Amino acid sequence: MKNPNRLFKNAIYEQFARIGKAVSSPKRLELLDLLCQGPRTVEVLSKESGLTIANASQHLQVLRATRLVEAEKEGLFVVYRLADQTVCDFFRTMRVLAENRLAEVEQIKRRFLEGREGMEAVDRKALLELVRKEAVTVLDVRPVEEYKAGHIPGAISIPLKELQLRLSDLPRDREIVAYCRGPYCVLSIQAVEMLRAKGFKAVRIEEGIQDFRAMGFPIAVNEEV
Amino acid sequence: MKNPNRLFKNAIYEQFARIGKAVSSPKRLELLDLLCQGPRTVEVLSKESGLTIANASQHLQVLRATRLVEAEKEGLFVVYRLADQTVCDFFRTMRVLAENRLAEVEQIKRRFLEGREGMEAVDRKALLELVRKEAVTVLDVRPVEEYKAGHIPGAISIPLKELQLRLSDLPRDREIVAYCRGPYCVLSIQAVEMLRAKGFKAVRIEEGIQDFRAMGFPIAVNEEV
DNA sequence: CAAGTATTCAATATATTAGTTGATTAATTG
DNA sequence: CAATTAATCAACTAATATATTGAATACTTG
Repeated sequence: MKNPNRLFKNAIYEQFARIGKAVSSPKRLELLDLLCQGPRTVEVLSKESGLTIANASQHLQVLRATRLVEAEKEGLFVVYRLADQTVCDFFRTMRVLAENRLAEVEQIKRRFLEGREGMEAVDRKALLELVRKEAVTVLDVRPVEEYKAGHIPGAISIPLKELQLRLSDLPRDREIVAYCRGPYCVLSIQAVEMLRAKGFKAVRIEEGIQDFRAMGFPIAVNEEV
Repeated sequence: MKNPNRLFKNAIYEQFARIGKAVSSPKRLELLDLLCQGPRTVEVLSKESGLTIANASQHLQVLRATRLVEAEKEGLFVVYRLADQTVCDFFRTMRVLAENRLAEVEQIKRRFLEGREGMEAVDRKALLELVRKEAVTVLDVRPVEEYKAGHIPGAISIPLKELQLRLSDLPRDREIVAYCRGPYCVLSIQAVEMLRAKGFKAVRIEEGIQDFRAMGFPIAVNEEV
């Protein structure tokens, strides 16, 4: 076909498809999701996503070729970061679309939470309001660097790994609301399980920091608690 | 790896990737874009996208398996439509991301418009304001069915194919603003070329009906002009 | 109910992608 | 400047995706 209109359309949709191809692999989506939390080295990304280093590197290069992420060599490490906040927003849009259109997502989540009673965040709206008003103790269980990069104002930072040792930093009389990276991050689930086992009043909130940001919550940066 | 957290994440990201895979093929994106304009039969879609019927059917089935589109048999025809307005919004988000991140999109557009002077919509904001106020003659050059499905209030419907025969319906003293399906639809380009050749004062606006909708323009439905 | 039409299915060839392994490059440090 | 470490590259296999063709199915109409 030599029609110039057709050639034009082919060329344009091919470009759009580059974005689609970049986000058509589960592993690349997981990498993108991680990068939404902040910059990371290849090594860290590979560990967190369960990929070999070489494989993670290759996936990251695919993302880079689509200009969704950028890489910079810092000493011995190469640090990858999102090219743009809109990339994170796009990922979230895609996630929401998948949640709305694919019943399987809800199923998988339900099956995973089976037997972990009360892990589904109930009365979400009211809870979010309490969080916003700082009327509950908000607990950020992500690694400290992520907390520093952005967190809910007033939230206490206790990474899941340190939680066992720092239980005395938490109130026994007040409700604790734990959050982590988002609905499919399991850190807050494990935190709440542990806290409840130790007699705390704890609930989990599904939203991650990017969700709070998107909902217009104020986000605090860098101050350590 | 038997870790249940890993299995959960794998399962979740695999679902997200289904959406990505669905939009990783240029042809499927073109089909989606067409379906954003309204429901279509397989035959029409295949013709408009330059695919063979069988191939179009297969692509549509992929989109259907991801629940992005729905199909319904109507008599001898199968009519496909978007499952949801949010699918169109998602496509637009993706398009904007591609435009922002991939310089190639702008390049391709520029190359295509080379030699067709004045086809780039200038002073867009002011022009859009005139369109909103109905202070110019707005011309919708898409097929009538699409016009009926939704158009700018006050716009005149003259499909490109009939334009030559219906020039007398258009004012010679007033500026004509033509629009079609969106920035990568060439109908309005061809319309403006023809109108200018015939001595009309015509300009093109890149936005398509979905873009107008997203910008909060009122959209008129079904009334024929 | 036979003929015609629209769509889907099945089989195939070709091209693309994902993951693995081992070698290579680039920066750092003793 | 040799050893170490992080990341990438290159080569390969296995798995998937795309487009084409011709046959099969499903609905309509005379």
